[in-house]
Amino acid sequence: MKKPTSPSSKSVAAALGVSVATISRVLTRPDLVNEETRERVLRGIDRLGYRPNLAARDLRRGQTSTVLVVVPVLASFFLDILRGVEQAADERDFAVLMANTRADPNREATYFDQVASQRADGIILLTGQLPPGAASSSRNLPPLVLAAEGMANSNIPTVAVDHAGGAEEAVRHLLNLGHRRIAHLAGPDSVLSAGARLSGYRKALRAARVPFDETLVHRGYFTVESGSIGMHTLLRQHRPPTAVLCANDQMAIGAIRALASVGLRVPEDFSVVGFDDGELAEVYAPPLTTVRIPRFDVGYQSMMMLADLLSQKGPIRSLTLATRLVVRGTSMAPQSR
Amino acid sequence: MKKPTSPSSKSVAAALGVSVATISRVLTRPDLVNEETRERVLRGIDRLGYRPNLAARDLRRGQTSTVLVVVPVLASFFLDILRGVEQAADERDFAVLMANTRADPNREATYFDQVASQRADGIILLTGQLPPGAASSSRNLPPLVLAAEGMANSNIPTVAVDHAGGAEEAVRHLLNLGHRRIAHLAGPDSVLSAGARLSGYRKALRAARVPFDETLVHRGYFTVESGSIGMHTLLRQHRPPTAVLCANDQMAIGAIRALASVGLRVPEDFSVVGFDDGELAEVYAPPLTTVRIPRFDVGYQSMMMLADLLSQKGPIRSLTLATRLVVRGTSMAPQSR
DNA sequence: TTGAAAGCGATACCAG
DNA sequence: CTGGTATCGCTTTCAA
Repeated sequence: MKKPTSPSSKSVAAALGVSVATISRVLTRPDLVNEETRERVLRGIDRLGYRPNLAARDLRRGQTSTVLVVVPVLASFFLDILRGVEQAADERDFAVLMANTRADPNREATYFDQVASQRADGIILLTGQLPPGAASSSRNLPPLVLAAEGMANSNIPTVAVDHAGGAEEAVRHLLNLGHRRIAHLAGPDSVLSAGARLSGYRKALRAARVPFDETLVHRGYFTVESGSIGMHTLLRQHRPPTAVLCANDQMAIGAIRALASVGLRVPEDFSVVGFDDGELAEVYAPPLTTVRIPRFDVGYQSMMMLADLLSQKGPIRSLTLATRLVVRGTSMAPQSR
Repeated sequence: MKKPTSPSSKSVAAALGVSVATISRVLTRPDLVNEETRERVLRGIDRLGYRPNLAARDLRRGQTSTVLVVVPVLASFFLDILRGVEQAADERDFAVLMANTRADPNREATYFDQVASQRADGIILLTGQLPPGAASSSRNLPPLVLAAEGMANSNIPTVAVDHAGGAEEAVRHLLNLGHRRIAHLAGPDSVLSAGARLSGYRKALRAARVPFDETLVHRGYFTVESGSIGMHTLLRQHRPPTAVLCANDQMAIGAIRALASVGLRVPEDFSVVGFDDGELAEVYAPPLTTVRIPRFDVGYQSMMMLADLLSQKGPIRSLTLATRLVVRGTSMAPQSR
């Protein structure tokens, strides 16, 4: 159980009667090496169990082939994104370092240092937030891709999601079903995507000439509990709504629980639409009507974009991925009671 | 937006009129440096934005302060474990590399190489499976901690979970409620913990003198669908059970859906107990009675154990974490029909 | 308490 | 096509 210290290129070279340069070339530029020599070296490497020391390689090359993925919290929303990142990283031969800021800007700053320290070549930022200092001296940020959660007027390469469009489609769905009093349980003000969803909600109402009623909008924190609280508030209204668009699936579930607790059935008495189409959505009882976010793709594309950025392959074009409404069992036409 | 190449210790040293050795000492052994010099250097470092090059440090020290966490799939079960790992890593100043084998043993082998290549110092293995070659030449494994999912007769340091005990408690709970025909939707044969849960199930029955009936046990794959299929099979029995223990929460949800599809209510007509107490359990409708696995602790303790292992702090003691039955809304006494 | 210098293990340039 | 060697940036002896 002791660390199997791999031999160095030097010892392998000695054992095979070649120079270290040849060893290195066989591994990195095989075309430059005579076929016979190459075979022999390859066999020797295999026999001796040689593995190049990546710390040395990184030092010499000035790069690490490692990226840092920074999430605000390790919530299930990020899981599929991580899967996408991981897959792309694998394809492009990058390793993936995980960082969790727990919403602490200081920790965020520490992670940015990791690039200056050559622990990683670049960052995929899922927090939608730069560390305190970074925003001002915006001219020397590390290679960076924003994913899922963008940032207002920055020209940082971004893999965005059309949150507004998704919300709009969801509200249109409810309108088409015949709902007119449609509420919105929004996400926190500080989160850009929450704002985008809210504006999509408003846009759909406007297009349908349904006046915006601000008493029908309540802020929450993406949690089941806040969804529940928000719903209770909505129900205390003089003229309560008949449907609600929630900022994510958790809040939708909270809303459904609140409705159930006062004896209202979903969807018969009240329609609820979530956002994300996370793991719970499909299996929940009743299964959630929700807006699907292509989470895997967000991760995959972000990693690809960062890899391109690092290899300087021409200009990077930010992109916005579409969402899609998935109609399941929590929405239907309002029943006249 | 260009990579902010941090100055090297050499240039900082030059700028401050000290040697590189002093820079290094200030950062790693501050007690060896004159207070005045230290202050001055610290200020200089701050002013110049110096960050030590970790690739160089790793090379020199022969270690990376990085660990590799290997999961079989990026499923939500592993999220809290990762959180625990991440937290402990943070406390012990380790970085965390993520690896996802997608159940492919070849990929597993590649990850083991990462240690020989000095990309990481050790591995936290959550797959319960060594790569093909490693098992035989067991004498030179990398520093390794098994977490959550152990391995038969290995003496590799392990943070285990008392799966059997949890299953036993769950079945005892059902027995106490008055159930006698209790089924088990088990996990795949190949997974050790699935076997442990099965044996806990049998043990509880034996203790209660309820004969074991193998037609009441069905294998699944930890998925909602397999839980559903298993439940349907059980219901086709001559004398169907009145309760079931499932190998995880997903299967429990599958079972509940199957029951609902044939008009049986949970818990009135049928009791269902899950395993894991994952994100879904508490918010599901009805909320799941399930066996809680201390996932965060599993991750936290594994990382701590690995850190101890790497720093050679005496002998490492494997440990087993307890589970706890959480009774919610899917279990009750059988109703005589 | 500080500085000079060796060396970690690769890569890549320059000769041959 | 191959070998010799400078070099990446740090840590750590050894001497002063």
